Amino acid sequence: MDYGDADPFQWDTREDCQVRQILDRVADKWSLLVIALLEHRRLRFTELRREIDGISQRMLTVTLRSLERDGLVKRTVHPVVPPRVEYELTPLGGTLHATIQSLVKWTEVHQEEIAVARAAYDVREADAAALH
Amino acid sequence: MDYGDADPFQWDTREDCQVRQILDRVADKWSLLVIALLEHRRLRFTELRREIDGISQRMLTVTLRSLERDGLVKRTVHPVVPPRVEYELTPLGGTLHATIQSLVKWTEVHQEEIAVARAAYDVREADAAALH
DNA sequence: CGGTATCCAGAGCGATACTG
DNA sequence: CAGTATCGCTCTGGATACCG
Repeated sequence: MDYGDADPFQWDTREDCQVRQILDRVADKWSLLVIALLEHRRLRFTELRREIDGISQRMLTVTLRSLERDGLVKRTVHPVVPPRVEYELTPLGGTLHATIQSLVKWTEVHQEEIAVARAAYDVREADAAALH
Repeated sequence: MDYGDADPFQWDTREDCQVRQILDRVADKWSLLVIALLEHRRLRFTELRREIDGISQRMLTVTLRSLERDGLVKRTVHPVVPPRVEYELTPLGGTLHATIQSLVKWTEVHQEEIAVARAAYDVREADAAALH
């Protein structure tokens, strides 16, 4: 990992930077889950809600709207009774597949190490506190 | 992308799931930026603060602590006056490199498409609103 | 320099009720 | 079924002041 002196890769960390805004969006609490679920197949609103433990109706709606706005998810309303609305990834949304898999894979592989690190840190903290 | 009926890949979306907790952590607003910056080289507290536009002292401290707790970042205090504290990635933190690059790369490549999609969506919204 | 402690405003989010 | 609307709380995170 030797980048030399010039740091050829340096990404713009300014607040108004496009990349940062999009990153904040994609990496938010629910979006990753929604995208990951839609990667296998098209799903209805209620199916998504059932799959994602802990999400409220409101937050699912909000999340889906912003994903739709960003062109990552396509919303299809079927004019039937009762209403049937289906969500699926757009081609653009599909291009996130590999990246998200990579992130999830990483957490799966390293969760044990992280748990150990946390426990060790907490013990050190507790010891330090015990010394007053 | 045909997974068949069985959905061989299905990740646990329960709230208490380890993977989700770690994902929420790594994917938060500031952590990605800090990790990405430390990928090139070790940095001091003030250097990090200067690099990351918009972060408060408090949030930088909080972010660094949680990354340290998770074993992703190592904190080194040099006993000199004035104090000198340096942060660097641990080997575990270093394993995130490829994944984060992949995410950043994705946003860089697709930011234009997303901007276009957003603009189009907003126009549709405005039109719909105009119809009352 | 590199923090910690305290306070507080505002966004985020859940709960609830209502609708086409 | 798939939302929208409203309310109210929580919790993030900024501002400020102080410390080793």
